[in-house]
Amino acid sequence: MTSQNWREPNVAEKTRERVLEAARELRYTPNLAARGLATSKSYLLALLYDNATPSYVLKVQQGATLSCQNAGYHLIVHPMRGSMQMNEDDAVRAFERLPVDGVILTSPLSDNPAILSALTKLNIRFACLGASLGQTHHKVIGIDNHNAAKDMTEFLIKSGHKDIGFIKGHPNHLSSQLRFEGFKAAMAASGLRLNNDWIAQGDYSFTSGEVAARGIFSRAQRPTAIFASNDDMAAGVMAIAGHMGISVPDDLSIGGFDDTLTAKILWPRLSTIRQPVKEMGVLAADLLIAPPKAQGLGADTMREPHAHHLVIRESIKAL
Amino acid sequence: MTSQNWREPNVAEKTRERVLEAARELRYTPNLAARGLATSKSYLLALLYDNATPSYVLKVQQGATLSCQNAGYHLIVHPMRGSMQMNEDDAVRAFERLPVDGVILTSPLSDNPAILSALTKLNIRFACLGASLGQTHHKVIGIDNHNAAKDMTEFLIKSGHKDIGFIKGHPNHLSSQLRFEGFKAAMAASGLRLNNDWIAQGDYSFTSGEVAARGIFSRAQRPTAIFASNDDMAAGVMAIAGHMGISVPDDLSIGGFDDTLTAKILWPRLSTIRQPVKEMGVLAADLLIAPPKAQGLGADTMREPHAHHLVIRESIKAL
DNA sequence: CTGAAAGCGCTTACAG
DNA sequence: CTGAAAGCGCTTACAG
Repeated sequence: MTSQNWREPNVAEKTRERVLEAARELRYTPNLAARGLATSKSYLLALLYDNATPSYVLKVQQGATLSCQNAGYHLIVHPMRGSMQMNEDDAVRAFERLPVDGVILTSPLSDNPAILSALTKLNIRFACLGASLGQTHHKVIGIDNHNAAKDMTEFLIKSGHKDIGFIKGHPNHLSSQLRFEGFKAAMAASGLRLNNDWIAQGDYSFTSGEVAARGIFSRAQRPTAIFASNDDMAAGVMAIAGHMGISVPDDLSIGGFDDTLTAKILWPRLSTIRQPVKEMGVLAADLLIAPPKAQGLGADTMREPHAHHLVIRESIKAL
Repeated sequence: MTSQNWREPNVAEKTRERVLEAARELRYTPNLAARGLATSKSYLLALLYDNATPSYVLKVQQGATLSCQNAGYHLIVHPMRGSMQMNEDDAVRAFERLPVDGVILTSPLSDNPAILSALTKLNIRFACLGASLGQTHHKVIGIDNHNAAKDMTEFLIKSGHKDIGFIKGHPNHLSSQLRFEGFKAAMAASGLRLNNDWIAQGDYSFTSGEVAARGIFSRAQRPTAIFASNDDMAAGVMAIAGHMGISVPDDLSIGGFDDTLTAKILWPRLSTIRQPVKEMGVLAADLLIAPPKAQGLGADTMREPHAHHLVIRESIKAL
């Protein structure tokens, strides 16, 4: 029952039906190991992640497993720790026993040169989810972080905010840089000046959002809105605001990024940027499952960013 | 390089070292497919889940992959949809192509008879995470839900609350029943009466917590505390409270269950019950990886529940 | 104790 | 076009 014979046109429909019926009754299941040994494929993909937001990882998983199921693949998960400090040798050691046909990398792994070159050296194909500077030689699947951050900032400005703070994401994530650039671009386009008192460095964690908020709230003046580079940090800002009796959104509007579960569970609910994460997972798996030749070089450059959506909820108030 | 020869004692230490060194230099990696074909094992475990809280799933994953890595196994993930409506045949169809040596089930899959008997029929070993009535014939890994709910209720009572509402979890989850029983036991032990106006049916979702809270808040009298059977529903209660201007914890104390990410991100932060989920994932994978004979029948009955912890944060205030 | 051979269940190149 | 044979890289039972 090879894959070619499967759709063999010269077999009468009835015969095919009877064979399939028999296979079903006997509960025939092709042995993956044997097939793998013969074809030198594993029919396995891996999802690598490190320190990512749970709901984000699960959505990628959801999407990737959908593609896998359609193609007779399975998805193995490989949480990492300390990938930031890994050099290429460490990464090679971590991956050399991964019996997979390809791996899906989520940010910040997808921005990590040591990891990318280790995979290349091991001849393991990969697909990257996250942010792209546009000049990379490998495909990156994701939204246009710059424009998305610009959209959120423009919305704040349109709502009458002029004094807007910003909390940057993890310095090693490409997306941090792009989101900050998008923020600055929108501010500049509206002729608004950045106030460095209101710009803080975070690392995408809830706690770093709290620390950043404490810093910003300790200045002489307070902004009327804060745009945090992701939902977790925005949640940190809301926690500190709650602690200090600063009412959201009456005294302070807050914008987040990612539309994770957090955004819906907070009160007031968070205005944020939604990424089609599940769809990105689907695409990543599809690219890895498709035979390499099927992916012309053109595919790299032609890949359009996924669309993002500005989701407005109660955390932002017009002045 | 069989596993027996590996620790062969009659090989000089130096020789062993040189061989291992050579293997390392040549980057020898045993071929999983070939080994699997020869041993008729797959060295793969699967994690099945349906509609579970992301941070919970990820913690199980974290624990299970730890065990897998130690044993040369890998973990494949298998999100399910509509498992509640599946009969045994549906489940057999869903699992017959799972090329694994065992599966880890999380609640509610672990309470689902159709799924358990499908796995038994397919001769796939499984380990269940979740709640146990004590009378089941298969192992269940988890905390003592009854006692944990009792602990939370007792804490509320000790804090001076007498008017306590309760939001039940999904009716099909065993844990819902046990948590409600624990609540009732603690109330009865303190001579407090249940007020049915303050007892609502939920389904463990954020939205069901909101609906339940609206119902409870629409009664003539309002309780001074609400114990929701999980954190997501507690978050729903907080959202509605925020919406209606009911201040937490000044006007209303709230207790949750699970200590998911949600509990730490809300403001005020949620008092809740922590389960050692990662450790439960470790144990589940260990049980499946260990050879079946190594698990004497006694292991079933002797398995002690994991310890839970009452985590007190700002959402509960003493009267 | 050691080493060569058979076999796991597939796919594929090849002889008929 | 069809069917038997070889081979994928391991493990294990067996002959030497």
